[in-house]
Amino acid sequence: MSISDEIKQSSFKNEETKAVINLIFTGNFIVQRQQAFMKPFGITMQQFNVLRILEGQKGQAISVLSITERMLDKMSNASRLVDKLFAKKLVSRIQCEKDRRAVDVYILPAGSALINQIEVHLDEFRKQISQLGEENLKQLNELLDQFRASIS
Amino acid sequence: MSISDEIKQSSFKNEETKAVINLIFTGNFIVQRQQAFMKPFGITMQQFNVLRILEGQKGQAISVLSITERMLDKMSNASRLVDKLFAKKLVSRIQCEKDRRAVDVYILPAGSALINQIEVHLDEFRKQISQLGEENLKQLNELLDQFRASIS
DNA sequence: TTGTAATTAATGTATAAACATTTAATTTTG
DNA sequence: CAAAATTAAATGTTTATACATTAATTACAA
Repeated sequence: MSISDEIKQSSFKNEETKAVINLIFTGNFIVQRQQAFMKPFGITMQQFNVLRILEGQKGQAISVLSITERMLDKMSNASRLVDKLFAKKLVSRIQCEKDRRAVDVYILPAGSALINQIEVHLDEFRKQISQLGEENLKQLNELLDQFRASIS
Repeated sequence: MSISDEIKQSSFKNEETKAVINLIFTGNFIVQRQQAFMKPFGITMQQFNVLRILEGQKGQAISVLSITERMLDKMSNASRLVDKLFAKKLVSRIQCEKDRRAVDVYILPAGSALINQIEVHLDEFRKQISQLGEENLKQLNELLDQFRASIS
């Protein structure tokens, strides 16, 4: 379904407007799919994202600030997200000794187990996307990078 | 700045994962820019979107349900958004005579004035995007449509 | 050193989002 | 026609988001 049909708008002022709307719409679209995907596992997409960042550290600890820098949405509160994951016993945290303002966060085995479980299911999701073809996906990634660059 | 640098992730599992993350990130990116853009005018992006839908009706009324169908984010509550715009005296509404469950919403002159004022400024924003070039933008739009199609 | 600025994380708070539920009206069906 | 199902909009409620502010610690500069 083209963006025109999705939002029942027959024409757009110009290709720029269409791209902006299409990007927002497609972003929402994926977020909603992913949220629905995560729900049965009891975590939100944002929480999953933090878990993935921690998992990527290979057991090493990372500060809350570093998590923020790696997050998709810098505005959301990494501190509170870590809090949620801590309450679920998926991560642990301890005051950093070198800089006592900082808090080192690390993933617990339960967190790793959960993320791996979810990743298996996500692969099926990605398999669908791969229908697009490697070249098209590369092109899409490049255009997205260029798009952001054009604005900043 | 490439998506790798933006979220400080040196590599991705595969091109599909990268595209998903890039799309969410770019979507967030635009939403944040647009939100900041709207703020001085006292409305949110969602409210602006509803106003734009109403403006597109050329003065004709449209039901709350129809607004929902045309919205970028179907999950958000059109009823409450219309409420906000009503409180700002930018739109008006009246019970539909043919179907008294429905409520006809239409834009007021103040609403049209506001949206036109904002559109002028948005054009400057779009001018930046146009640096990408018409062909690239068309390709981006097509890839986005294909991307969603691959999932659904 | 010592006060000032900057940084890190946590917290406060108003608003919005995500759903579920409700109310009223219409449509369908037996 | 009357009961049941469906539809449209509004409302209730819990949680999350967007920011601002605070508190503690560290860095820096006079």
